Amino acid sequence: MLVLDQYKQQHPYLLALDSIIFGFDGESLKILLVKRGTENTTWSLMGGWLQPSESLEEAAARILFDLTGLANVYLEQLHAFGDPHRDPIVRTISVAYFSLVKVADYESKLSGTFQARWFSIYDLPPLLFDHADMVDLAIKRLRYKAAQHPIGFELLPEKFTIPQLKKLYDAIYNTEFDKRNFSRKILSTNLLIKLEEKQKGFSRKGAYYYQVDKSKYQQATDSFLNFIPS
Amino acid sequence: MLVLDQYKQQHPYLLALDSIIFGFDGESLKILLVKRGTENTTWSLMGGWLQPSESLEEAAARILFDLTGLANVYLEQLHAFGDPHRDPIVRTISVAYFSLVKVADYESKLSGTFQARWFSIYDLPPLLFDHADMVDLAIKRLRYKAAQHPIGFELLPEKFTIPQLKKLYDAIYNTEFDKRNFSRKILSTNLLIKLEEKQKGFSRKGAYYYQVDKSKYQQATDSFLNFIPS
DNA sequence: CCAAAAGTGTTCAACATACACCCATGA
DNA sequence: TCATGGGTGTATGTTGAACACTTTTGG
Repeated sequence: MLVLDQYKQQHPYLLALDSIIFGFDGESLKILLVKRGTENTTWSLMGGWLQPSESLEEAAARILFDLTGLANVYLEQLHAFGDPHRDPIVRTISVAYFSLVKVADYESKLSGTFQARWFSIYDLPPLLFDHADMVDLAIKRLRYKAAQHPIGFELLPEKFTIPQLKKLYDAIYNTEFDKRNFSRKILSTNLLIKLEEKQKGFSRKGAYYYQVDKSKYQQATDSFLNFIPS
Repeated sequence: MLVLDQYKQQHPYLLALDSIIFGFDGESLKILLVKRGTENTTWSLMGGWLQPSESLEEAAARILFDLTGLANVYLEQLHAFGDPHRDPIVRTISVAYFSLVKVADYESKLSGTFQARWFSIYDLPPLLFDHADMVDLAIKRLRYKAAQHPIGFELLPEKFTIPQLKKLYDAIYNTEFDKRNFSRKILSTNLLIKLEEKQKGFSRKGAYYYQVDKSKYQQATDSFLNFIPS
């Protein structure tokens, strides 16, 4: 039993998962934060513990579902954070995930002892532990990722207009794209299907709705555009 | 002590680190593998356990140093792997790092019960656990990273020639770049300093040595080129 | 003098950028 | 009819890709 002995000599560690949940309300890019209970007045990412039966991704998805009711959302591993003192009480390794959700689908399933709120990424409160580092990294990753892969749509409803999409990209990159170039670039991917229906109520003229061509979406995950603010 | 109780209810897990160590011998891109002891005949990545005093990155660097004698090498976190059955004996979370080393600096410090060998990334043996997944991901990351950031130099000696650098990129992307375009592209970054000295012995004419302009190197980590095989 | 690798320039196509006007509609 | 946002085209510059010949020098 030499092999087992080798394992038994090792220290085990607590393993947490924390998620940076991005949402878009039509105007600005937000992340969902929770404030924990009464003794803790600090805003924090949504998180939880790894259970013995789960993979890391399963655990992140479960925690997201338990706290928000959202399932089948975009979820991607961001980074493992393991500074010895990141959690001052007990040493904990945290694997951070970032997630893109459609805000309209969100309904809080948080129990009464939690509060949850959307915060603009440009106006965040002080955060627990190293959560601010996680958020910084997540924003960088989102910017990189959205430039290369068609993931922006994960933040919009099934049907959306080009102006809505442009506003989303404006928010992600904190800039203002040229609407003519933007529209040409996006449509040149052939990833969008134009619908008959127009958006009502927002503008006089109304903008055409589009939806993602899901048959092309899978392949396109690998080659996309190159949006960088100009 | 409500808070501490909350921690105490949680399961702890073993935490390992595994490193994909890339090296370049002038012809092909290799990774360093070890075969463990006598009972285990499977090739494996270099790995070890997280110690209580270490951060994840410190642990990865220590393990690398202990096994190879290399310090101050390029090291970047790749991904955390946590499938419940990835290690069939004891559940272990592994955080994988990838590393770029100068092969000439490498000297094995492996104890007698280990063997180590460089393998071409295009001709790998079967690997332990999920190490093959780690390697696949590391190669993808290296390709992405080397296209955007000036990290290729980490795999070459201090002084190197443009043809050597081209061979490296050929190996990374498993293609053949046009030497005229390659040289123009690389030199246009202004990241290389041309030396007086020429390489002797390899070709009749001899190629000029270059070295990285370290003053510009730091900044350039953020904006670089865009190499994709054509 | 010849073989082998090093070094260099031009042309063309594709793409990114900058920029301005007309359209449709509800009030 | 007018105010508001939606929709489209063109000209220009930059960048990437394709491609071939001359140079150097050791044998």
